[in-house]
Amino acid sequence: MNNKPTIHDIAKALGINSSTVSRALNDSPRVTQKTKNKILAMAQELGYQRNVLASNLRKNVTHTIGVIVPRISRHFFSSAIQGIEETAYAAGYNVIICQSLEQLEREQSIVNGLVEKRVDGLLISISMETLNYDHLDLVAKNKIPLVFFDRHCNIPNYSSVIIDDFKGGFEATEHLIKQGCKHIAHFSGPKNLEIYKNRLAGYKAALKKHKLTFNESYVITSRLMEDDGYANMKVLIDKNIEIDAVFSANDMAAIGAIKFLKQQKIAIPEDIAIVGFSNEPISTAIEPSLTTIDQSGLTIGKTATNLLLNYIEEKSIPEKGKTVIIDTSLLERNSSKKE
Amino acid sequence: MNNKPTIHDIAKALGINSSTVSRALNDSPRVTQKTKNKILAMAQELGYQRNVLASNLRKNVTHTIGVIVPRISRHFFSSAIQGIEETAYAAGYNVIICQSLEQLEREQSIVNGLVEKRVDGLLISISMETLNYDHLDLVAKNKIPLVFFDRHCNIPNYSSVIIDDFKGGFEATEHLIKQGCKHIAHFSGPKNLEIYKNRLAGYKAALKKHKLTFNESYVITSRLMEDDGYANMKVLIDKNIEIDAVFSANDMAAIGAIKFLKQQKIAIPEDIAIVGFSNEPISTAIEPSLTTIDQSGLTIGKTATNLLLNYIEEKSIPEKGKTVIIDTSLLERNSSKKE
DNA sequence: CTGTTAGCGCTTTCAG
DNA sequence: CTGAAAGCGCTAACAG
Repeated sequence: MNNKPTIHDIAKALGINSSTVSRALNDSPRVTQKTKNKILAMAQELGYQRNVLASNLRKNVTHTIGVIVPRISRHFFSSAIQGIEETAYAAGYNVIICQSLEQLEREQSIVNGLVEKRVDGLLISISMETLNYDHLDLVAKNKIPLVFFDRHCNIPNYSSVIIDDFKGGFEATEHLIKQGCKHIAHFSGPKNLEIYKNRLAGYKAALKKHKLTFNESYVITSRLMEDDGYANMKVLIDKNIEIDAVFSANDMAAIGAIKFLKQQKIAIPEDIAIVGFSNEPISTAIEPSLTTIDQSGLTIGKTATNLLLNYIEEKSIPEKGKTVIIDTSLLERNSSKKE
Repeated sequence: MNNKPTIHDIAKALGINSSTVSRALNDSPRVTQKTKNKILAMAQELGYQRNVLASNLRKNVTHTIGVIVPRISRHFFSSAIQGIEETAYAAGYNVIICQSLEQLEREQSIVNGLVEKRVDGLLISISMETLNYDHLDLVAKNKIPLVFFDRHCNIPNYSSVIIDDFKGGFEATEHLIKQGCKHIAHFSGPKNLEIYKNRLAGYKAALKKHKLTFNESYVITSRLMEDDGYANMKVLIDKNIEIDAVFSANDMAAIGAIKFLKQQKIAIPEDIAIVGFSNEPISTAIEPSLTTIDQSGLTIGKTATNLLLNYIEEKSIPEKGKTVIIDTSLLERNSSKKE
């Protein structure tokens, strides 16, 4: 009994036609309840299981959405994926997860593979290397709905779900200013990513509002890994640059900075306050000097998936992309000089 | 041009038969290089893309493996998933991720769905509620290879990949003893999970070896969420139970405990040392009192996937399950009274 | 309400 | 080396 029973087997066993069986199993109103019952009973008896592959081929759908993130284990992304999975599951969709590992080439090959697999939709947070969007043409050509989340790109006709990075950067910086900080460094990320541009813009705007001069040498751009944060902090200290706070554009770099300061016995936040644009509740639980935007990953994931599912089920890709900006109430936990 | 080109289109355009096209696209040796070239060129020209759905149906494979974890955003699982994805991707497989959210019912329905989707293999870390394994019969009946990772269960004929929990528990406890701790509490997890039984056994063995009496009231069993750790710690303190250390069976509960102690201004590790069985490098970066087993998630994920791929590609599910125990060198970072 | 028929797009015998 | 034909298991017209 290697061969799984098919609808034909159950049809034959009942002396009826397989299309009736198909209809019954899909709970079509065009079958008597009586025959439905018979069919269901027989299906049960034979241990029948629908072959989703065949069904999908016929219907030309997969009930699967592809997700591409730079790296699954980054907390922001794993919580986004959690939100995606929950929303997708509730709607009867599965989720295929792929990671670009920040490599454009890998991202391209993944997109290609997912299109071949005929995913019903695509959710992408682009890699740091992605400056070229040719691989997305394939997606458009195949009319596969696509929604960017978090790391979007500034091209029209695509939808994105992001948090309000400008406001976040503004509030984080203003928060430090209100604590009395006057010399605030900023760790920024690659400029091809809108999110980092916007966080930087928010930082600048806050300085301006509070009449603090913007100092070019206070902004250090890196890939924002933990080691980068450590190195950035070291540079500032070694060069004796006078700072009393750092606004880091992500959590990893903030953690690196904290690590360095702890080693140097520099007090946080008394000597130098740190705010990391972050979504790492565990870290903040044990180190309150880290700022988190709690739940932002989850919320972005859910929102992006809902938007995507709309496109998929309406079968209408909107002419113009839509950008959903999630106004997260920032600074749930604060780095504070007064604490 | 809504309809994607098929092999028939490219056959027709070339005046040849579609089976030749199929062979050429699969790089069969039974086609001339010359015709292959012609076919490849035409495929390119028409923008042909293989319909993997159809191919899979025909070949009765999916090149997809299903992964079930309790919760994606838990760092241990997200790093395991990262390892799974990397290994699977390298072998040409995709990964469908599902979360049980610790609910048996959900786990059952997910297993069912993945079997219907005809995944080629299954990687499962069971939920805390899973005391009943009937839903796995379906997997066996369909001859779908299955490998448990981390949270396995004690039933024969299934393979598992785990870390050496007994040794880990032993070493963590012994480490505390060597620091001079004599009253070590243990936060344990649900007893249906082997991992928690084994960590507890390791704890007991270490006490025994060092001639410390095992005290039943030092062991607190919970679901090991952050709040549980907080509450457990509070109970110990409120009841004035004399302890100088805690070995927590996971990181979350350890973090909750640390949080409580910090609020109470109880010094870590001077007053109470904490070791959490953990895989959360970010937390340990900023709080060295937490112990981590770094990379264990990644390693388990990769190892489990390799084992599963073996089963899939050999098409042979071994008669008897195999348990791979990863001997992680523990205690990369330590909680130490001397530090 | 049920049956007949024709595919979805691909792979794979079996012939030639 | 290439072609013809059958069919993976299911669904969806179209009849009746």
